[in-house]
Amino acid sequence: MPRPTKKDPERGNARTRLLEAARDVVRRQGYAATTVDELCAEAGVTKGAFFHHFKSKEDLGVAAAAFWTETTSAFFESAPYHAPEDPLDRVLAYVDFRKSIIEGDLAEWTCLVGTMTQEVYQVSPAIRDACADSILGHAETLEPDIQAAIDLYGRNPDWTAKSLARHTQAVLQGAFILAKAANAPAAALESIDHLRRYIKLLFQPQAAEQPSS
Amino acid sequence: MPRPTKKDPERGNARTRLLEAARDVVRRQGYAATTVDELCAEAGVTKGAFFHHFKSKEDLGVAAAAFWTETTSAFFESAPYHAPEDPLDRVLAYVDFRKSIIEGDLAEWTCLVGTMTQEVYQVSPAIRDACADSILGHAETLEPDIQAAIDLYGRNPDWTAKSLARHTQAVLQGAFILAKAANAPAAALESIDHLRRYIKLLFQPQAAEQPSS
DNA sequence: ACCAAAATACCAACTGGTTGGTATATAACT
DNA sequence: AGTTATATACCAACCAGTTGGTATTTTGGT
Repeated sequence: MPRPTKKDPERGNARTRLLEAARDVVRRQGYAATTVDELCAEAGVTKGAFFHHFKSKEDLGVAAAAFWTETTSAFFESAPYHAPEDPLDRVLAYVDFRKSIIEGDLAEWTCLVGTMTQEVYQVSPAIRDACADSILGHAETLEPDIQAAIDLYGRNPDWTAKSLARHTQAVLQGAFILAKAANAPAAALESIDHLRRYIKLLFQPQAAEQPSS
Repeated sequence: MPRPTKKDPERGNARTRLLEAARDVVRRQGYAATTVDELCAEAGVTKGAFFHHFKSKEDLGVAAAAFWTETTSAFFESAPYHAPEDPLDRVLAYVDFRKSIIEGDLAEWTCLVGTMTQEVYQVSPAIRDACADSILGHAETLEPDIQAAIDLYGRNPDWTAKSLARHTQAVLQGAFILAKAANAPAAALESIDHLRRYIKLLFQPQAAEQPSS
């Protein structure tokens, strides 16, 4: 599918540049507020190229979510948090890693698919499902380590690895919203600290039996 | 400000109906995707009335966030979760209450200002600040109970009442996103369960000293 | 290896409908 | 009478999508 042009081979093909433009502009402005013309201008292509590669704006939305899934998957797979031997340490290292990538402009470290979900969940099921795949698929990558920690620490919790994995994503998404509202990255960092503390408490050496209250 | 018309006195004034329309339609479609005409149609008024009460669409956005703050403040103030004598029980009752109001259509129990924040945080500082006031202001209502619990249980935590209060809101906002993505309220409920478990663990009778890891 | 044909990638100009906002008129309340 | 509230008609800018075309690359036959 990629086809670098002879004239300007290093700038990548139009489709990819449009997807990158969507990633950047939509994170800043949201999906609905972003026009096709804006994306074309940002990508340096014309409308003809846009509608050659995507049959509609919605189609681009789906493709942008899929592109996000691909690029972030690769990014997290090659991240250093998988190194620790103890599975709990890997989970905590994941949380630390998520904290460490929070720097610079808000739109650079917030989540494209989380943003789009809120806008289109009822208006475009296709985009919504692509966003869900991205978020829930990423959550699934955490499940093995969480389950391994449960097994290693001999716990029998009233929650599942899947639900905790998804909860980490909920906290991250919520942290992003608070950071945007407060216009301060610190708001996100504090919530992620609470998430880290929660995970440690769950595997705490002498966790008391859950009282009934 | 309210002025019920003689012909149709029970239907409320146009301004309020427009704010209610904004609350309902924006939660479904988002702010940018919602047109002024749509809001007028939903509220049963004409554009003339709209631009009489709001000098622009952005002005309506700010007013809608303020309206949300007013109505939700009243709603939570009169909610039953303030009853328990133990402050920790009040905090947990708040979490339970947030769970209990999750039923029916997604757009009916998700957060208007959380949705708007994501869309406008960089594009409309006025709306963003109104949303921040709403979210952070609501978080502040939880601080006294959290602080009272800290004092009552004689804790000396490495987190503040304010940060935990804000974290509850982050979890709720994130839970909404996951519910929208998965198109299932259960996704939200599970995250709120984790939040409840976290708060209980924080005040657990024999919480071990934080290890250094 | 070469060349025509087909397919792909891209472009510029255009279109019909929609957008937020305005001008001006009318109705209702004080 | 004067102010506030609502209505109607309208506009210029903008929107997603289309049209009809050119450039580039891939193909398959020789």
